[in-house]
Amino acid sequence: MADETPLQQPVDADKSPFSSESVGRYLNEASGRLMEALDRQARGVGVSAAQWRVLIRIALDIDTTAADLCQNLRYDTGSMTRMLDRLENLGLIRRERSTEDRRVVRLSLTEEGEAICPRLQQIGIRVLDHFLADFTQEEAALLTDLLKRFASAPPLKD
Amino acid sequence: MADETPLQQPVDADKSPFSSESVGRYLNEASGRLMEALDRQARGVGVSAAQWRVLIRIALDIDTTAADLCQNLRYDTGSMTRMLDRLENLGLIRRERSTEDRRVVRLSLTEEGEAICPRLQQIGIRVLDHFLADFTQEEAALLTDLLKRFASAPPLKD
DNA sequence: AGACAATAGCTGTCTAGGCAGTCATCGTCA
DNA sequence: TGACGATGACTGCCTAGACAGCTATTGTCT
Repeated sequence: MADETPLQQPVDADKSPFSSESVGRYLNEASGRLMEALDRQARGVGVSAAQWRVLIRIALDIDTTAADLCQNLRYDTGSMTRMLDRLENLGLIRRERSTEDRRVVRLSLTEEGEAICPRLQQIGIRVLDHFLADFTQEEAALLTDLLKRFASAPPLKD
Repeated sequence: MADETPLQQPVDADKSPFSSESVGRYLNEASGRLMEALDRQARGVGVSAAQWRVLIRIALDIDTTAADLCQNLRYDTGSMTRMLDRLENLGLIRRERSTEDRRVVRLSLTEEGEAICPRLQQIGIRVLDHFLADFTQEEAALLTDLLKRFASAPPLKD
């Protein structure tokens, strides 16, 4: 067992401390700047970045209930209730108790919500185009793929 | 005008909506999961993920003042004051009014802070190792580089 | 049918971060 | 020297999200 196991150690060491630290740093940085820019743009339509994320998903029919949104946006259910309260007060979404399953509340855009929907989509495209301006399509796809793999790591036990 | 201009639309469309949407989605997802895991691990030492980020930077002498931390962690100065209050109350950091520039407060770890420092570093390595478990070194480096480029996009005007 | 776990949404409470305003200190420039 | 803008830190106030606990509804199992 005295083969190159000791010498192997650097390989392990290399793997983590260096690349790792930067990944975490730039991951947060990238995510933060993206949300910041999105927020600034979305404010022009009167909503926050967080609200934008919810509205877009309702608009594109990706999520139609609060529970869906909670899972997909990793949101607390209580927070989501109040988030939807705000969007409802803004007159952008509508809540309708489902008739099939009366626990469920179906979400949809109001006429006013539909009205700003194109601008919402435009904002998303614009912001990401900006950040990916220097990227080739291949690079963007590669980044997406790497992030997807990163995000799909199983939960870290303990 | 009946040539393939209509059909061309997908080319432009390709560039943004599709790759783009996923990038934003997975970027947030990756960042969120990373912070979540970091938080869970850091709780074992009695600190939050946010506190971990601050402590590590003080420990490694990357930042030595509140203003530094605010810039580098993109934090509000008021929030940072209170963040440092908490860390001080936990007995992990020390504040010392600078003698050269009396506006500045120098930050350093207490003995207790130094004591948990190795575990803090270990946590960072462990968490990132976990997320990068399936990555080759090259892939990790590539991801870092792509994120760095993404994050270094200039501010989006208006 | 009745018991019971699971699910969907809501409410009270707490915490942490953002924003705006304040004070002290520093550097600069007239 | 004195005025003044810039900087570093702190404080009050507000908002948004997390957590825990609650009710109503559903499906399942006996």
